[in-house]
Parts: sequence; C-alpha cells; structure tokens
Amino acid sequence: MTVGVLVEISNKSVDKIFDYNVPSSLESKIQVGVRVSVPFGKMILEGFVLEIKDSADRELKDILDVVDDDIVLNDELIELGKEIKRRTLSPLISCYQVMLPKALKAKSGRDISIKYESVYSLNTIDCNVSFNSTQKQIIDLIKEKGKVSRRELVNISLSSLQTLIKKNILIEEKVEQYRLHYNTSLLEKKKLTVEQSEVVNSVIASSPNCFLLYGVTGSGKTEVYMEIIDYYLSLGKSSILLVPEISLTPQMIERFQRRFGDRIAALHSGLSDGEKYDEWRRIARGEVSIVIGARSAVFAPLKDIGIIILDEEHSDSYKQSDANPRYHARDIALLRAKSHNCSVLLGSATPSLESMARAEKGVYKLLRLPNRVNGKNLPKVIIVDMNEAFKKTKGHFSNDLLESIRGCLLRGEQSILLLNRRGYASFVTCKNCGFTFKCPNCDITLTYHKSSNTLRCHYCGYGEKGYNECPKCHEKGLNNLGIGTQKIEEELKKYIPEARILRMDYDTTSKKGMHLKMIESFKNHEYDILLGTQMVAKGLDFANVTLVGVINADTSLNIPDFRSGENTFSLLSQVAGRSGRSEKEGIVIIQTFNPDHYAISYVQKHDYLSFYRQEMDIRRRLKYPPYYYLCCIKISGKDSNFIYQEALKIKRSLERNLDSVIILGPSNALVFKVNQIYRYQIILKYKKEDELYPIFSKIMEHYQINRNIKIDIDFNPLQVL
DNA sequence: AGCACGCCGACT
DNA sequence: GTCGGCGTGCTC
Repeated sequence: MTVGVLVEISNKSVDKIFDYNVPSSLESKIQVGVRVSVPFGKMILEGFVLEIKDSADRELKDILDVVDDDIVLNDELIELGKEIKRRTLSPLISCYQVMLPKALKAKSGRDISIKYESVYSLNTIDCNVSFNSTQKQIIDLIKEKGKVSRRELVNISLSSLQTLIKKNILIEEKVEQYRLHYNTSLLEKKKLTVEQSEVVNSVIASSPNCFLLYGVTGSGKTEVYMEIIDYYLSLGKSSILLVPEISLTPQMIERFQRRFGDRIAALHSGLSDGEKYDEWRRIARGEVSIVIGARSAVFAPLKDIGIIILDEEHSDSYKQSDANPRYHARDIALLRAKSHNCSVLLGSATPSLESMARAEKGVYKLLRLPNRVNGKNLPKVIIVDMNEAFKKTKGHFSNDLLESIRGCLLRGEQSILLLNRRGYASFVTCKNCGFTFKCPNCDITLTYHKSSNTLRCHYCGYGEKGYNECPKCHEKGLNNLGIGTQKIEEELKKYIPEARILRMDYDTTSKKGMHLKMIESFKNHEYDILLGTQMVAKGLDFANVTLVGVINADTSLNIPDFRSGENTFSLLSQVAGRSGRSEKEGIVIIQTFNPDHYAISYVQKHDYLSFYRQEMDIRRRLKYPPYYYLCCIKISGKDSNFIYQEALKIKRSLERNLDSVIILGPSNALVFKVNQIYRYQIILKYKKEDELYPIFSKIMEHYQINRNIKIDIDFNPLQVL
C-alpha cells in the first residue's frame, strides 16, 4: 500500500504530495484524512494522508506511524482545502491547518490529549461479604443508576472504591471525558413578531439560497437565527452560526445553550486548547448539531448542514488578513453551502456594500426587519460639533455629553461611552478646523512620514511635502495622537466624580472570565458608565442603557483606506443601537470634528440606504469594490532597491498579460520596514478574477526559488494600507 | 523547515 | 595549502 502525504511545512517548495510506503502492520489504520508521521529528509514530520494507492511501486520510504484513529479531514474538507488553495494561492497545507484546532494540526506536539475518567459498574455481589456504610452507599447508587462516574462520587474516597474493585464487586473502566460541561436548563422560546416570522418563513420557503437579512439594531435577529436553527434541527440537519469574536460573549453563548442545551458546541478564543479539541471532537462525531464560533468555525466538520449563518456579516473579523490562507468566512460559507446544498444567511444592521450590492442584483435574496422588537423607534442621535465644543472645554468631553451623562445618572439609568481607537495611523489633522490632507487621485487620507517629512498616499504613491501649518486656516498645531481609555476615565472622573465607571478594553478583559464578569456587573447596575473600545459597540444588550456617547467619531474616518466611511458608519450605527433597547427611550451623542460628513449625518438619520447609495456612488467613480475587485500583491525583502526593481518587473509583466485591469503601484506598504524587511505593494482593480490565477501562479512559481524576495497575495483585502 | 552540497576569503 | 562563509537545491 502506498499513501500520498502532505507534510506540515508551509513552504511553496514542499507544497506537493509525497508518496510513502505503508508497512503492512499499519495498513489497517490508514484512511484518507488521518495524520501520519513520516521521515522527510533528515527530519521526522507529520502530514495528512490525502491519497491511498494500492500499488507498491518504486523505492519509497515507509511511514513511521499513524497518529489518529479517526479521520481529521473528511472528504468535503479535503476538497474544500484544494479550492481555497486555488483561490488564495496559499500553500495547500496552510489551507488544511487553518481548518483545525491546534491539537489536530499536523505536528502540534502531543501535549493535548484525550482526557479520561473512571466509570464504575457492578460486577457481582458476593453475599458472604459484608459492607460498611460507605460501601453500601456506593453500591446503592450504582444499583440505581447502572453506571456511575468518578465525578458523581465526589465525597467518596478512592480507597473505598479500590477495596470494592479488589473484591471483584466493582468494575472500573476508563471513559473519555469532555472538558466542558453544559448546564441544560432549557429556555422557553420567545414568541416571534409578525416581521420575524415572515423572515423565518421566507428562509425556509426559498432554501437553498443565500439570504441577506438587513435588520436594524434591536430588531431581534438573534431570535430569528434561533428559530431557523430550530427548524433545521427538526429536519435532522445541523447549523453553523458565525459571530465576530468580539461579540462572541459568554452571554451570547449562554443564551444559545439555554435554548438548545448540549446540542451546541461553541468554539471561541476563551477556550483552552484542550477544550477546543474536545468541542471539535464532539462536532466531528456528530454529537452536536449546532456550532457557534468565530471565523474558523466555518470549517466545523458537521455533516448534513442545513444553514450557515453569519451574524454581523460586515464585520472585518471574518477576513483572515494576517496569515495564509487569506480567506473570507463568507466565501467559505458559500462554498460549503454548495457542497451541502444548503442555505447561507448573512445578517447585519449595516450590511457590507458588497453584500447589499449583490442583494440588489438579485444574487442574494434580501430580507428585512425594519423595526425594533420593543415597538420603539431607534434612539435619537445628537451630533456635537467638537470644533465649537473644544474651544470651550479644552477636553475630550463636550458640555452636551457631560450633561446627558449626569441626567442619566440622576434618573438611575446607565450610559455606554465609546472611545473609537480604530486605526492608529499617523494622519495629520488640524486642531483648529479639522482639515485633513487628502490624496488628489485616491480620495484617501495621506499618511505622514516623519523621516522624510512628507505626506504620502499608500495606494498610488502620490506624495507631497509636509506642511507646518494648515493650508485652510493657517493654524500651526497640526498633529494627532491616539487617546487611551485610561486617560478618558481620569478626565471623566474629574467632571463627574460620583459616577461609577467600568472601563472595558483589551487590557482589562484579557484575563479569562473577566469579560463575562464585567458584563454581568454592569447589567446588575454595579456601575453607571461603561467606557470602552470597539467591544462595547457590538451585540451587548442592556435594558437600562439610555445613553450612548461616542467620544471621537473621527479616528476611524481618517484612516487612509477607502472603506473608512463604511467602517465608521457601521461602527457608529452599531453602538447607537445599544441605547434604548427596552422600555425607556434612548439617545445617542456623537462628538465629531466632521459634523457634516455624510457617514456621520446618515447615522443621525438612521438611514443606511441613503448612506449606501452615496457610498456606492463614490465607489463607482473611484473604481473600488463592489464595482471592482481588489487584489493586493505584497512584495517584500531585505534589499529595498532590489525589491522595488522586482516589483516593477512584476507590474510590467502584469500589464503585458492583463487587459482591462487597473494596476497601481508599486508603492510602499503602510508599514514600510518591518524587521529589516522592506515591503512594497501592487494593487489591482479588476472585474474578472479567473484570468488572474494563471498569471499569478506563474509569478509565484518564478519567485519561489528566490529566497531574497517574498510574495504574498491578498484577494479582496479589507484594507489596502 | 532543515540539511547537504558547493564554490570563494582569511588562517593554523 | 585548509576551514568555513552562506547561496542553492532537495526532501517520497
């Protein structure tokens, strides 16, 4: 027997299947999709068996061992990996590694293993033996239950058990134990509104299909998800629910667990490696029907999937941008839906322009939830012009915001304050009038380069000399720095010393369980104000919150990226949606230096569709997605000049081979030099992707031999910095 | 990734 | 004359 093995090294030059001979002693354990360890050069590596051939030809090395008893990659995932490689041009092995929890990746170190526990059952009762009270207690319990695990015998010492085992009265066996245990106190399901039921019925009626559910904040999308999942459950089909990591709160998981009990597996960053391993195995064995998780949960090895749901589908956490394969969970969901002949449901209060455009074209079926479930209107949004307010207070808080917080406090209600820290790029902004420098070709904020005192555009390479004063109002103070939540908290304490402030950011929530604890204590009104970064914007549901304040709406607006308007609009809309979710009316106060910016004024009107139209108009004129696809080719290496020359060569060869593709660059990547590596990028705008793959493959092939140059390709990048 | 092979500089 | 630099190629 011969097997084709893909080894663990993620490198272009070993990105192929190597054949090995299987010694007859191991033949019975071999299946497609298990891991094996093999000799590779002078090393011993792990790899995945992708092929089995009967022939025992040539002089092949023997595999050393079979790692798994059960398969790790099923046929569907093996095919899916090949498709991901085709689309992302990543090494095949990385396409498989990304699907698996750490413990199941090829070569993880064998530290994570199955956990066992003892289970006791009755053998015989020898009537000649007399028992003491403890022993009687054990035997009675086992008589009643049949089998009893060690966990259920907490008060009983091991020695009493061992005595009974020695006397041949008890049998001990080792049984696999999962590290997580769910309490299964089932929750009554809520009665759906007419609107919600209509959405559920449409999904059921026109499946399989891809749906875009556009529902305002507080419109009860989660209930709709549950109802649909329930429906597929009744058909014996499984479901995947993806949520952004940031809103995958224990609160949310608990809500699903209480509805669906132990038919759920949750995959999120709060789990230990061992816990993730166990959850994955429950899924693979078909012990669960519902998987909730962040991006990589889209690969959950469920069988017979009925629906894949992406909540907050616009969230950029669904795109893996930092490592190969650079995939988007939405694309994977659509691929898997094809092989399962099932539906995909994309939900959002602020759909990505890409998805909305597809819905308009009829590629996706559009469903709407235009009203909140509580029957109330969306909260009133007040825009505070900080150009004026700043002159008076010189701090980060306008009087309007402070007064509203105080009012809230007096009424015994709570507030959420968002500190928008998105993007820390050093853009230049005028303290006085809010002027920012823009690239004339790209409508992008220019980035300041200290070393050369220039302002540059990272799309087209346009540059101009840095100014010492604002060209509009001649103010001298041109700068901008990020502000932290700590600073804001201190400032707020000065103004309102009596308020109890809960600060929530990556520092304070990093400890395990802290996140939930903070959410719980805020819910119990142990604090009056929740102050935090993006993580306070999404998915939280507090009935007593009637004020949402945004301290600085502009930071995300000034990122030198074509999506900054869209990102700002959706962040502000999301956080605005935290206000007035229950009986009491809520308000939202947004502080900004750009009160007239369309992304902000449409938030005020809760007018996604008008924002969408205006933003689409800009995208069309500037040839950005969704009118064009983008692709970013990153070329990097130690010798700056050499890399630039090679980047130019690549650009020319692309120009020669591609018609009707717009090619920009090479320009410096936003972070030009990292660890002595210089990085350039070429950006492509194109309509048809298929003609790119063969040319890209050729370029990759040509450069894989050269160790001085590295090429990464990111299709549909979220940011082009 | 890791290791061997191979062709040019400073050394017992 | 050799020891060793790391550039290039290969691993079933």
